[in-house]
Amino acid sequence: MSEETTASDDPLVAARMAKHRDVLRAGGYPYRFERTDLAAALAERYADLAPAAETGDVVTVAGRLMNVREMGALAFGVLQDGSGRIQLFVSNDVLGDDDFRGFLDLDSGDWIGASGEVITTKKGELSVRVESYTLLTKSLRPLPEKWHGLKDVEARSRRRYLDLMVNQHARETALTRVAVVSELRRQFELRGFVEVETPILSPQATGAIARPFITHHNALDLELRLRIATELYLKRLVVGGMERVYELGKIFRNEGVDSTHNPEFTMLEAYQALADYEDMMELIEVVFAAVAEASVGSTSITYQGRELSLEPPYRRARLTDLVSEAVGEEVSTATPIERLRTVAEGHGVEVGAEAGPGRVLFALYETVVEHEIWEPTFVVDYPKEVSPLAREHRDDPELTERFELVIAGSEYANAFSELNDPVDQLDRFKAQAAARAGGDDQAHPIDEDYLRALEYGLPPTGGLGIGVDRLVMLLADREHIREVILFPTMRPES
RNA sequence: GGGCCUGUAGCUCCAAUGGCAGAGCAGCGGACUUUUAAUCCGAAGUGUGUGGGUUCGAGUCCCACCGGGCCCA
Repeated sequence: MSEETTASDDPLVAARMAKHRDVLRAGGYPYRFERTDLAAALAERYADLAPAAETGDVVTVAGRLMNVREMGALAFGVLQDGSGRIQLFVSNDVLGDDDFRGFLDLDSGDWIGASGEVITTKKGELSVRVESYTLLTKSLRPLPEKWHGLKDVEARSRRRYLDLMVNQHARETALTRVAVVSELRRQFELRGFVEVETPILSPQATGAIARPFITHHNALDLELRLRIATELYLKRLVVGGMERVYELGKIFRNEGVDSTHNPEFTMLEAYQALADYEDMMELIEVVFAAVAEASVGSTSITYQGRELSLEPPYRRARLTDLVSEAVGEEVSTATPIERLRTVAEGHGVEVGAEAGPGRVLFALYETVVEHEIWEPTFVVDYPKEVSPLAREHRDDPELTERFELVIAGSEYANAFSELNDPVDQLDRFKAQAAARAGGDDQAHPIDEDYLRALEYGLPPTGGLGIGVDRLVMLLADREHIREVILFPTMRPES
């Protein structure tokens, strides 16, 4: 252990370090410990115990000692384990002078195990009356302040272990995320989807429009990119006959960090053969409702102080209708581009010179519509120009059968009837390539092998992508993505 | 990338106009056999993100750098 990592120049650390050395000299710490009960289990089992009760039941608990209240020949400890907290009732009468003094010599933050009878105190607090205890691991650093805890956003993010240790909210959010991810998997498995893993490293990052991270493979002397989506690989699997597949994993996009973006984030993509985007809407509705129930116990939630219902069915509205309503005049992909540009400028929306009607409409939508939507809404039928992987709309060749699910002003899912015509797909790729040549670096590259896969035949397929971090934010009621990612991307400390 | 804000003790926070850097919690000593942020008494201790500059004197003003936050593109 180096001086740097143990900060032994700090007197608080030095004192704990001295005790630590004493333990080592006296034979060291145990390698394992047999616990009989978790704090939460005891709280549940003895919920109805009257004050000053003795149960005769002896249990062994273990966890981190968060606080000790000393009271003469008595002491009260607060033990926190993975499930919650339980009080330790410690008395000189029970332990004897040496062990009692030893207990008082423990520091907050120490990991201990303790055995004794389950009792309640005169005030009714469920406690373990300690008959014996073991120091499992010494905490060499002092805990953050017991009342105010750890508040500094930077410290909470960098040292999440401390955040989790002392902030109940941090633990709840982390567990909400666990519940969301777990229920997502369960819901898709339930419907016959199988979870697969596709490459994170590949020469070309495809399936979305985003700047990738670039890395290098030494042995192959090959420039590789981290995936920005799983889409094209998953659809290859559907071509291969895996008719219902999904992947839940990290996606990497080389973009800035703000309240809704982290360079690495978690996305779920699913593809279902023989389905279209209507099926995807129904699927997403039931999955979102189930995930809400499983993680927060209800489809009625409060987000940022406002009520919101995730109970299906969700409203469905065409993108062009929403834009028309917002700008006060009828607009569509058939509206002359000059007129659309005028409308866009009137709303302060800037669009590049290469943008066609679809792009302008989409930009307008993002600026004037999306943030105004509160209740879950499927915004359907996106312009073909901004949807290079979505299948042409069965009723309108300028649109695609694509939708996004918008809740509380943000996008939570993106889905479409998948484009399965290799010729059309090639044309779309070419259009993207042209846009790219025209200076648009936000264009999709051509993926030759994917086209080849399509040539073998992708059945009619519905596909969807769900932003898992955003969904957790919504359900955990957190307004910043760093709060739902245990270790958000940050610059190095020094 | 631009603008604004921010960094003070292990943690949470004060410090008019530039004038001896403080408190609470934690820690240490003591009292207390049912506490719940225990309470009470006592003593002590440690710190201005980093590097420059202005000044008799800088936590405070200036510059650069590092970290963080918010807003904007």
